[in-house]
Amino acid sequence: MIKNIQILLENALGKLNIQLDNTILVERTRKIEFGHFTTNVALTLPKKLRRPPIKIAEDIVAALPDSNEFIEKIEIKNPGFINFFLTSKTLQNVLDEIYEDPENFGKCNAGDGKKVQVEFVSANPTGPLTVGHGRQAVLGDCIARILDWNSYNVEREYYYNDAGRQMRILGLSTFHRYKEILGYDEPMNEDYYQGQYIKEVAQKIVDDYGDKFVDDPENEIFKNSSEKFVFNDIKETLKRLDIHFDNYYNEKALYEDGKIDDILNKLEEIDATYKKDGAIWFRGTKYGVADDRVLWKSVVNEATYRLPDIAYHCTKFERGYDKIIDVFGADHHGTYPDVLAGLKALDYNTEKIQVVIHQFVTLTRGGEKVKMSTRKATYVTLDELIGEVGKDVVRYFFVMRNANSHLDFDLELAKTEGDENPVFYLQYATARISSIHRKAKRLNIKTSDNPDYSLLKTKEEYNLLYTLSEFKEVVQTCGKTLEPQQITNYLQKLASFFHKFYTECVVISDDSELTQARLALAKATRFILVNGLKIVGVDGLEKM
RNA sequence: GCCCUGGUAGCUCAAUUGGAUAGAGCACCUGCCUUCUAAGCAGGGGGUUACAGGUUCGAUUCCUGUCCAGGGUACCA
Repeated sequence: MIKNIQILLENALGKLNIQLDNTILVERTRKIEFGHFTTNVALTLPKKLRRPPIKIAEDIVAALPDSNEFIEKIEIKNPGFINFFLTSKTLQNVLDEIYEDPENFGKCNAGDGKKVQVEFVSANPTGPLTVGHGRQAVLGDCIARILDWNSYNVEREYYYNDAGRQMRILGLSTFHRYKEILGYDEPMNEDYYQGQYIKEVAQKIVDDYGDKFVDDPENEIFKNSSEKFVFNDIKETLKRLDIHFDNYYNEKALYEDGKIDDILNKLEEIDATYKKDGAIWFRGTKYGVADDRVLWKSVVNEATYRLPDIAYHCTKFERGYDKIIDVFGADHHGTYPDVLAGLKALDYNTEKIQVVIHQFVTLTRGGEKVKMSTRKATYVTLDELIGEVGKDVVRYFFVMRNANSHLDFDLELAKTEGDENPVFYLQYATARISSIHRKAKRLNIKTSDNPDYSLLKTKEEYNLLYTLSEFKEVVQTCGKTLEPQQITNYLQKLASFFHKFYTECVVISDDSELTQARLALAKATRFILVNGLKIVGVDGLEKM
């Protein structure tokens, strides 16, 4: 529809011999008094034409065709908006469109099958996922789903490193518990991980091998069994949230196939590095970041995290993605400019990379802040959270807000299955619609193949129809902005219009023609609600 | 110090990315169930969009400065 109006306006402007620099902006109005669609073209032209915007708007409207199959009327409003009101027929048409392929209504081909990779979570396997990881997990997965709906060819990737200092401490932590279980009085180290899972892993080793490794703290078994246990745990948690990855990329692979050396050599060749104090530095300042940074340490013979990160991103380019999306927590915002600078130095097109940064989650329990630390085991795990409030609420809450805002997650509030919960509002709408159709079935009302949609003409029905047609636009916009909260906002609006319709318009009545039309409208609404919920990863309900 | 994010109703947040009278939910009042689920609907109160300037037809949105909050600023990741 937006396209149609744009074309009309283009023709009108052509008639008036007005040249435009950019495309004409046509958008939905905020208020129904202003019509269904509006344009501000006239407001952008006064300087150029040296005429007041109202006059320009009048000229444009005069140049538009007198009658049109989909526009009922056109109004000009101060200071120069041109507002379009659609005909009832146009509004009602959305139902035919939906029923062509209800489950896929809303999908668009903006992505055109292009390969896109979304990297998210990427937590090293040192402990169970926390609530903070949860936000990233759900955000990343929703972004991937949105891109799916925009016809991108999406791959979800998890990047991890099981070789660093943290993993070594994990092994030692398990060893510590191992000895404790065997009756040794071991002093606790501040750095050790203290979660319950460490004890479980240690117990398992005692069960299987007894005291075989009691003098061998560096034995691989401690690190490896901990890692295996933790990774399984992480995958289980993600599964509970309906999150699945296509690839798990281990940093180790970058060393094994020589990628790290390769990149370091290339950077040296193009003089993007220099030696100082025995270390190898990257000339960040030459490539637009504030400081030069160390790539290769002198005190220990190993790389800093920057080098593998750059190498890892090189593989993303080599793997041929058209679009690369990195989802990070706010604690990483300082590191990615270095990576981008490195890639730029290597002549990669960094515009393919889109970085989504989300702010932290603060967890409160009855108004009091819960401190979160993986090491101290004072956190609430994501798993516990899912257990308390369920998958649907967790997923919805994590994306209903802009990623840039801090998220206050009040456990007490989320636990209460009460009115304050927007998830129930949506699910209630889906359950109500199912209920109507159950009743229709009970009364042996056969659904017609060809209901007369022109009977849908109350205010509530128009609002619902108009909002249904918006879904496609929302999905498409989200594909660009990568902001899932636009979907949740839309769904709240749609559900609200449905509840109003439900209250004002009795669906099943003596008027069988009207009943057919309204049944079709209700069913179409349910399809869109469910489609939108699918993107968020929440289930619609038959009954509540 | 410097660099990111935020600051919107009592609370938690929106605002079609520069549009028209800034909207929801919760909380607080008032109505609506003999009828498809009242976990709903209708109505009411509540705002100098942190503050001060600027840009323009038009600013919560963009620019500058100030204040407040969170995060970053390692040869940790």
